[in-house]
Formats: sequence, C-alpha cells, structure tokens
Amino acid sequence: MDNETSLRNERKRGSGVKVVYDILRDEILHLELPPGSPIDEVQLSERFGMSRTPIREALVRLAGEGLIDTLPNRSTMVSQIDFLNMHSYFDALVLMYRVTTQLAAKYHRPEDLEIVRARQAEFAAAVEAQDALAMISTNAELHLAIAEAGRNPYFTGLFSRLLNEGRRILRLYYQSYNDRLPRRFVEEHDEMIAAIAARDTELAERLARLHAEQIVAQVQKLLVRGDRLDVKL
Amino acid sequence: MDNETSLRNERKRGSGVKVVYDILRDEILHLELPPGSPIDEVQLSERFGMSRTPIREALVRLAGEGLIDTLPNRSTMVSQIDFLNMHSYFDALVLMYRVTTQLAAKYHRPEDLEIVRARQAEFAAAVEAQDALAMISTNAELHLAIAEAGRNPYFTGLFSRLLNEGRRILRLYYQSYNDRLPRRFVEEHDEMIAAIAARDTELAERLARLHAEQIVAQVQKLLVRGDRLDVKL
DNA sequence: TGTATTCAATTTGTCGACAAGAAATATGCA
DNA sequence: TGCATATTTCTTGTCGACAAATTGAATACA
Repeated sequence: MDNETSLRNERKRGSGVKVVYDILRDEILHLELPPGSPIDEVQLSERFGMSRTPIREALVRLAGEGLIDTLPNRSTMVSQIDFLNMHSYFDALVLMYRVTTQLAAKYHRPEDLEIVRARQAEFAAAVEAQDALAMISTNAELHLAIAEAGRNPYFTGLFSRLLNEGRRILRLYYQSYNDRLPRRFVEEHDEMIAAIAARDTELAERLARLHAEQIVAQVQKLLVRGDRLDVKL
Repeated sequence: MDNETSLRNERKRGSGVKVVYDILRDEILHLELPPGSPIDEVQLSERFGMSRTPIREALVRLAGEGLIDTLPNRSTMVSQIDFLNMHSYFDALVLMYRVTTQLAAKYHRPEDLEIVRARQAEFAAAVEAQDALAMISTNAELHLAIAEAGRNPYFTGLFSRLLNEGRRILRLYYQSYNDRLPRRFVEEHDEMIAAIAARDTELAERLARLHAEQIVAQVQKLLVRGDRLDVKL
C-alpha cells in the first residue's frame, strides 16, 4: 500500500533523518504541504515507519532553515510566506543574484562552466517543454551552479536558502506566465554565462542585476494584481 | 560540586536544549572549545545532567549553523577555522557591513537608534576598560543592532552568523592590538551612526565599507605576519 | 617482523515508554 | 444560561536501553 513504510527494514542506519528531511523539504517547497500546514510528529513517524526521534531531528533541521515554525510545547507548522515583508526578500535575492554572478565571472574554473551550461540546457529544455515545475527547479539549480562557481560558501548558502524559500513564491510567478514568456530568460541566461566565461565581472553583475530586477518587478506586479496563492488551504 | 548538574531537578521542561545550545555556542565562540575539539554526547549528557536526546538536538542546531561538524556514525567536533578560504569570509563580511548599514539608514525608526547608541556606549566602555573580550561581543552586538534597524531578516541572519563565526577570528585580531588602537573605531562608529540618523544612505554605506575594509586589511596583515592561533590545542 | 583477520570496546542512531504542558472537554456554581 | 474551575485528551520533551557502525587491539598467518 504505501511504499514508505515498506522501507522500514531495508533502511540503512543513519539514513532515516536524511530521507525524512529531504521528502518533507520537497513537499514544502512544492507546496504539497502549503504554508500553515500542521506537522504532527506521531503521524509522520507512522508514515515513515520509524520512531519519533529521527523525525524530530529532521524537523529541527527544517526549523533551522526557516521552512517550519515550532512553538515550544505546542504545535509546529509549515512556515508562512510573509507577503508583508516581501521587499526584504527581493532585496536579498537581487543582491545575491548580483554578487554570486560577479564572483562566478571572477573565480570560475573551466569545469564549472560545463556544469553551468548543462544546467542552462536543462532549463532551456524545461522552457521548451513548457514544464513550469521543471523551470522552477532547473532555474534555481542553474543560478546555484553559477553561485558555486563563485566559490563563496556564505553567499551560496544564503542564495540557496533564498532560492528555496522563493520556490514557493516563484511557483506563483511561473504559473502566471502561462508557460509562455520565459523563453527570453533563456537568452538572458546565455548572455550572463557568456559574460562569466569572458571574465567580465562588471557586465556579469549588470546582467544579473537586470535579470533579477526584472523577475522581481514581474512578481511584484502579480502580487499587487492580487492573484495570490492559488493554494489549497 | 558542579552547578550544571545541580539544575537537573529545577529545570523547566523544554529549556534543556536551549541551555545546552547557548552554553556550547558560547564556549565555541569564546574558543574555550577550540576548533577541532571532540564533542562527546555521553560526556555532555553527564555534564548537564540530562539524557542524550536534548544534547543531540542542540548539536543538530549547532551543526546547522556550521559551528560543529558531524561525521555520520563517527565523531563530531568543533568546526575548524578555514584560513585558506578566508577571503570568502571577508568578502561576505564586508558586503554585509555595507548593506546592513545602508538599510539601517533607510529604514530605521527612532527607537532603533536608542538601542544602537546604547550598544555603542557599551562598546566605548569596553574600549575604555581595555577589555578585549567585551570589545568583541559589544562590537558584534552593535553592528547587529544596526543590521536589525535595517529590518531585513535575511541579511541580519547571515550577518549574525558571520559575526559569530568571526568572533573566533576577531579574538585573534583584538588581542593583537594589545587593547590599544580600537579607540579610533569608537569614532568611526559614531560617524556611521550619525550618517544613519541623518538617513544618508550613501554616506552610511561608504563609511561602513571603509570601516569593514580597514578591519579586514588589519586582520589579513596579522594573518600573513604569521601570528596565528595562540590557541591551545 | 609485517600484514591480514577477528574480536572487543566505544560511540552513534533508533526505539518504545513515560511524564509534563497545553488544549479541549466536562463539571460546578451563580 | 453564562462563566469559572476541574478533568480528560492529546502532543511534545525527555529518558533509559538496545543495536548497528566504527575504531583500535589482539590474534593468526606468512
């Protein structure tokens, strides 16, 4: 019936937390667990066929990344998307776009570019296939690959968190385009990658800024237009 | 004999993890637990007079902040200071100095300035008292207060982590000054605060940048000069 | 003597159970 | 009936114990 508990006996020692963490994280980012969803430890322990201890450890990690909120001695739930302080998010996102792209132009090595180009190809394929879900994740992974070419773990760490946290928002964004427009982003990405390859840090930064600000402006337009959360609550 | 286990019975439910987390965090940041120190769960559970479960939860949190490294099924230890990739750290630190100060000038409210000035007074007192330890923590708290006036939790989050992670490095730094020079920083702080109060974002950013770059340059000079880690191993 | 294998000891990951808090429900009183 | 208090239920935080993984020592073998 459910193939998660069937793993009960074939599970490697120590893999339990990671499995729970990864699955819950995915479900939160994909809005299968919408913001505000209650998280029940007992229920999860039954679902995954393990005791509450590893479940709890996974939850602590998720809380550390801000994906869930825990009220002491009381319930824990998927963290809300804070639409009031959205500008904080956009500020941080734009800055990380800029700085990671700039550093990528400065510090990348040849092998980094291969990875980046592979991610870009995946993104282009997703756009071609009009697969919004795939666009979201491949876009995030492309920019994360660029960030990693910049070799600053502090920036990639924050950027990764922002991109993840943003998936829940960006999902709205991409849906709104009706899977049409993003083709332009493929070209913008190509320009950025070219600037990185040419080690033109200024151009790379400028393109990243424009790219990011355009995305932000578009999302903001959507938000004020009011077509928010088409999420089941 | 030891007053940590004596808390065994007077402990409030749920406070266990926080106590352990706070104490270990302090001991790591103050280098009482130097980088590379082994962390033994059983030993800690005896020391704090509680079971391994809350200890473990505290360790997971510390690992999430990068203060300890955990090898699966093997030992866990206080994370090393990576002197090779130090420039990544400095890049991130300088950028966060700049952006948080700039945002503080933009978004601060009157009550924020009171807190900032109080922190600055504490820093000045620490400098006056030639108390290097107090200088480190009050300096970090001043800049964190400034960051919080900027009201961007993503930046303050990263900045806080950088300042914390940096305490271990900055400790070397402040010691090297023989508790003499930092008086200038009191003045620099005053200038920054004035620029923030005047809502001069450009000036605030410029001063923050100079302030940060000066600190970084000084630390780097120390590092290449070779007077590294006077830390017992 | 040096290398490979087996065994013991230590440490970590997981478990099931219990107890404390908080929320929900029921009871008592005006 | 309306409100305050007591009780029950449910969830979370903590505990002690066990089992798997790993390390280091001890043994066997060449």
